Amino acid sequence: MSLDQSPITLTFPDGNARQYPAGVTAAEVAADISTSLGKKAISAQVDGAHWDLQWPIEADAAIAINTMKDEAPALELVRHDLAHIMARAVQEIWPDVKVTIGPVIEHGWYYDFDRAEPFTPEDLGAIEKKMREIINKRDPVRTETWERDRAIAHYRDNDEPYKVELIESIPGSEPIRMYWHGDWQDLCRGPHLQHTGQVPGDAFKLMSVAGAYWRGDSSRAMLQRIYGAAFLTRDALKAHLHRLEEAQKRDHRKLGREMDLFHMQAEAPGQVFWHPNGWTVYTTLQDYMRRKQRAGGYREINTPQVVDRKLWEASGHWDKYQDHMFIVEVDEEHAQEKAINALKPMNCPCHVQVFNQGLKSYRDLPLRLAEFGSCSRYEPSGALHGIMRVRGFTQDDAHIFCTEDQIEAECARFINFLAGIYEDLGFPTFEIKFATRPEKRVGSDASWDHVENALESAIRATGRTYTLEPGDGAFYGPKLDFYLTDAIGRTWQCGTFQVDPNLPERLGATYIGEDGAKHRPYMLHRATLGSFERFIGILIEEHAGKLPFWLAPRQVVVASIVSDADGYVHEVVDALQAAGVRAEADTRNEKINFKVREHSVGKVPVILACGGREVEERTVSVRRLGDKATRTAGLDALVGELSAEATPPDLRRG
RNA sequence: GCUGUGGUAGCUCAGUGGUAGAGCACUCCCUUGGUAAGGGAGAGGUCGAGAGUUCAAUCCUCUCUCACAGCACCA
Repeated sequence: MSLDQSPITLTFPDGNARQYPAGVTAAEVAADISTSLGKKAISAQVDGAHWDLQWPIEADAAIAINTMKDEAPALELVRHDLAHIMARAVQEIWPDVKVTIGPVIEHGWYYDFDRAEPFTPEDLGAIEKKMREIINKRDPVRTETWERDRAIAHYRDNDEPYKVELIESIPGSEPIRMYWHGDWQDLCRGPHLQHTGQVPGDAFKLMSVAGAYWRGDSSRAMLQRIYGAAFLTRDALKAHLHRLEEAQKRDHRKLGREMDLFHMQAEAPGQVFWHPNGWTVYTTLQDYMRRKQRAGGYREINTPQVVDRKLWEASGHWDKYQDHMFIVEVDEEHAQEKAINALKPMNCPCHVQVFNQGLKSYRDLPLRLAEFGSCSRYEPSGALHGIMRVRGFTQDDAHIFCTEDQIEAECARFINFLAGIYEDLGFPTFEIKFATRPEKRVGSDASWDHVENALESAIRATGRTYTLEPGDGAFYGPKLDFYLTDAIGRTWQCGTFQVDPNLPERLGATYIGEDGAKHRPYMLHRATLGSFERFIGILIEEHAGKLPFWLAPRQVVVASIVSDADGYVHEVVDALQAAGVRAEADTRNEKINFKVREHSVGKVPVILACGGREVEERTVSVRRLGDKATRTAGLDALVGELSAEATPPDLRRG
């Protein structure tokens, strides 16, 4: 308790103010308002900061008392206390386990432990049981601020080396705060609940255990991370688990197999075998992109796959990126030694070669060279993920050669280009991350200032917002990355826009300026979809396999109800195909129920059924995927309707 | 790459120290059926690869490989 006798004024959300002695705690304030609020209180907001009930308030402030009805702080506290309760449970069961850190994350929390034996699923059950016991004990939570040396000595004595290291890394200006849940103690910046009984005992679940490096550093110890999910109510937890199940059904790897789009196999890890259905999606998307790029002022080119190491040495990739390149050695006929080549991991050096052919004038700039460039990268095995992260992929890549003054306009032009395409493909929203200058970089500060400002005002010109990623830019220039989200909330980088004065320098790109002298162009690396593989994976998950009609591999199946209709079915298929619709006949010896089910499961957007009536009247029975109802339509009208729907968005009228 | 868990029929998965099973899919037959699984029969597997232990290995051990989850990586 503070010795300072001068009172402080606390102002409540309703505008009322009360005076308290300096050093009063939020718990005392809550209890002063009412006994019930004192019990229900979980934390406070003090001048906007999330405040533990036990922390003293030393100066005038705006204060609000939080209860479990205040969802954001309540979730934060429940998850955070669960992290501590779980760590306590683990140490009660296995006293030798070393504790490290346990932060709150989206949907829950995790805690990292150092233990020689792996945690098993049975262990998770035992931990969960112990956690419920701790919650039922309603143990009080207590906090104290300690001197740094005392805290370090405490953890040394208790053989908790990770805690010692944590304290040593806390800046000297910050207090060292110790928390107790009952008798169990942890280092923590808080805030926490009043007692363990405030945690809803039926709204959390231990989800999984996996390895994680201490402090995220792959050169350091591998710890065991236990993930938990937690909510305020049992129903909210159940809803979350249900969402996870639903998300699993959208997994592109599962749908890719079910829809017969592609497969992968051990002989070519990280590379895609596209099946007819999948390749239809791919080429339809590529045709669309080719038209959009042509309309967007790009010239399409194509460059070699296997390139001599000399070019990679010149570009700098041989030094920096060699571990990720597929190296190819060849016994050349007349050479003394083996020729060493590499499969291209990116297209930029080859594009500079195209630029470098012949003299370029400032009048040629900006020159936009695009390639559907097949790249090969030796990605770490643990990074591979379906068709989203692969070793062989095709970028919708382009490089814009321009002057420094043209960067801003090119950037704004690209963002609008990308936004239009994402919109067409069903992604009206996406996240832009703006990565600025890193500590290790080349180029003058003045130049970085100019280029970063150009990107910033380009984004502003498009009316979009961005997230700043300070220090995340490449060593040669800043970049924008464009992110989409997959079925289970993982975000994937798709588009990118990078400013690069470095590679033109290394590879000697020049143009003749108005002054008749040679100048160095800037090079803007940009991709819209990123890679066809990843983007198609995201498309599949976003649409849960129900791709927009124009992209669907099989747009229409025409199924006979009786075999007498088989001839008419083929006539309908022919008419649809002639009108540019991807239609197939299903005249198998099966009942219509069976056919409808199979093609519904196969995500075919339109099923047309034909029986005696339809043959008679030259109609079809139309069933849309997801609809229970059917309708009857005249053949000619329906062909026109589906033909319009099959038209890619950029070719539609109006 | 690291930690952990896995790999049995096309798919989803049981199973055992004495060389294997189900459902669906597939093939054939019956059935001509009106909008999410009609009936019957049949065929199908070097149990991821290699080595070891054992009289005997799909099963136990080791190595490799691929997959999955997370971490690290994504110039």
